[in-house]
Amino acid sequence: MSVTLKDVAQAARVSVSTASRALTGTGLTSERTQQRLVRIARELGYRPNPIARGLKTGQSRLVALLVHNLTNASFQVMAEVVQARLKALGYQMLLCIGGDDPQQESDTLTTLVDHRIDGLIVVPTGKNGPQLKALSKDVPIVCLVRRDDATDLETVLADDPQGAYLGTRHLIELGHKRIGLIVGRQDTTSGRERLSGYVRALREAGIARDDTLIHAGHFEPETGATCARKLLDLPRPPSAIFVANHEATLGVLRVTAERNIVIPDDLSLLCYEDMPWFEWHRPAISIVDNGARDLANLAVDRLLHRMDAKGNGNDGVREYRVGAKLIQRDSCRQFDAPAPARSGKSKSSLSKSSAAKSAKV
Amino acid sequence: MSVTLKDVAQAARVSVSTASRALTGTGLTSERTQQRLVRIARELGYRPNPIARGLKTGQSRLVALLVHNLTNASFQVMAEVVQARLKALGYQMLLCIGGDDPQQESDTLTTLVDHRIDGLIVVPTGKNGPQLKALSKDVPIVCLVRRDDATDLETVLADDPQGAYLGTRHLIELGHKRIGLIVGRQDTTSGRERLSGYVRALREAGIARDDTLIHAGHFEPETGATCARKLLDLPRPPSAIFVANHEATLGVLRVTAERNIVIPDDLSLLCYEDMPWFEWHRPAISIVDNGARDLANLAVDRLLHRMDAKGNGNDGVREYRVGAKLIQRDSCRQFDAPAPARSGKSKSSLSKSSAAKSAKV
DNA sequence: AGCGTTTCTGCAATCGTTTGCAGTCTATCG
DNA sequence: CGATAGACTGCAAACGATTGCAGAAACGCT
Repeated sequence: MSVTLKDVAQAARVSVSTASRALTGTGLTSERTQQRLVRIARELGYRPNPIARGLKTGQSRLVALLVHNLTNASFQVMAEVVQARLKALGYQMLLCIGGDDPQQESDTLTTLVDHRIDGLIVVPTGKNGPQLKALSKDVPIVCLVRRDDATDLETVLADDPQGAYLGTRHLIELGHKRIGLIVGRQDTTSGRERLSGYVRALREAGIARDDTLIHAGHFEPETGATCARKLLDLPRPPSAIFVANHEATLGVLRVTAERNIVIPDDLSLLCYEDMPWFEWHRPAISIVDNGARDLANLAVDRLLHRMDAKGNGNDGVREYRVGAKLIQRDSCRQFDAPAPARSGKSKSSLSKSSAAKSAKV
Repeated sequence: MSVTLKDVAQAARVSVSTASRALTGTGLTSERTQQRLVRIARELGYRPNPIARGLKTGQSRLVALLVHNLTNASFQVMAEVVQARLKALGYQMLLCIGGDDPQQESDTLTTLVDHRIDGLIVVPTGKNGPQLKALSKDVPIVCLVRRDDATDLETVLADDPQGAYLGTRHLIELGHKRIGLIVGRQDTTSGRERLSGYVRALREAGIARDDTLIHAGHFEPETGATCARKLLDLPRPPSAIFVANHEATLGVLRVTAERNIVIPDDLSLLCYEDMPWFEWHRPAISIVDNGARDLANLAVDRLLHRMDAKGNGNDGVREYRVGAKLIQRDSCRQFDAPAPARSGKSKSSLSKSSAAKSAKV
């Protein structure tokens, strides 16, 4: 069907081996035949068959990225970054969706190595450590965002302890003392680390930890709603909520909307990880930015390094951290009195403060 | 490195050909040896090498989905649907991001056919018709969401004329007479068709078309902002805006927020295509749903059909339409008086109407 | 027993590349 | 002018599977 190396060789009246060497630029060809072959190949529209090449070389020029889903904005930008970087290097990205489900992850992983991918960036569920470890002998692997504790794979992580600390401190500085935390499952790296950052900020500020204010749960909007209700139903509800479980945000917003709770007047809200619409939401939602773009770039860097190094790429470093930063918008407010005056005035004060804060951070 | 067919054959003391036939189930093997080989293969952990198989059979078990980006919620659900369907059939999805850029699209396409993908679902830019047409000789292709006019490829489209008609009529029924339209580029199928649906609804209602109310532009938030400003700066601004350009929505919201325009009191807003947060936004945003999930499913159906039919899968049908439907939430409001009373009362009327409408549709 | 079927198995070619090895050619030097 | 190194080139064997063809085994039948 398509033009093969043999066709090119015949047209140029040389052997396939010469043609191969000339076109791949593997040294030993005379300048003249080399150029001639390149020209002929172009004329004939020759495109090397990656399958055949892959069979011989064991490489596929395919790099896989395995994420949980695509609704998460962080994964979106990661996918786009990874795709762009890889394409520039002549690789195709194989984007896979694992749904944070160990079984699916496991299936996908085997399919991927079957297909002889050249590298893998994975956001692990954390339940397939042994498999990942085994596969890492055959193909360079870099973990992203989460660590799989059962492996010693190179891992690129957000600095979640710092991010959670930053966010919590921000709320404390605004005068909040009762700060609700909605955080991810405690069997994930990020879940544990964000909790620890929160706790540390509290401790530093001399605020006693109150476990009724802390809720950990699955990465789903429903979780956010459930946790938010529990928090708001407390005898002494928090004056601020830190949603450190990205997927839970929508659920929290639904509950506050249902109950006509005005943000930030009645409740300050701080979220972890950005979403495109946070900026346009009214009030615009303040966040702790986990640096998705940087994370993806670093992961690609590390992967490429390992791929080059062919096995002996152990630099000793096992874990890379990408700093988080606070982006202030309009959903957090100074907490002064035990209960703010509930009146028409609050609205104007909101717009004032929002105008002041909406400057780029 | 890994177990090959040869290893299995040796272990079973048969030839590779017998092993191959037994494991692929290509008939001609005795029941006994067949079962024996299957058992041995499992014991040895044999996994067929898709690369080698692909070289011989010309198939890769890879199906590509080429979309513009991943920020668009419709593309997200399409990707997830396609992935799920294909995986169930033993295919791997190759998800590619083309950025609605003809050059990138073209590059990606050639890489994909190089990799001998078994099928392709593509949201075409519309600028690479000839190439697509040429490739369709080698690999089954189905176009999604947009048509490439330079081809006669099988295409799965949303029923945009109907959707736009539905949305516009809804606004008209609410009493709106001046309805702004922000729509996509007119060199895309959806752009043209949505405009036509809008025009038809107007005509049916006996409302004269006013071109100052119609703005077409690129698929970017910035476009939305620009167009919204133009509309609102009109001597007689519209009482409703129909944002039929999905990507423009955020821009429109920014402008209304900037100008303290209260939706739906001061302005009714209707958007095309859903986003996960539309439902949680205050007010929840009414939409015309393009049926992304159905579109994706249909596209997969058609592709599989073509892949089975091996070339002669021309059923005559070239175009499939998936119906749109209106989902009413809280961003559209009855328009009665020329100008509604602008006072504190408007707020309470908002919460009333929103409460009434927020029932599931 | 001999023969023709039928059923199963193995040989070997093939897919399109890459690559070790050996052979050919040119040029350079003694 | 002949030897020899050096630079190219071609042959052929891989890579791991599939598959047409022919041979072998088993079986039933007369």
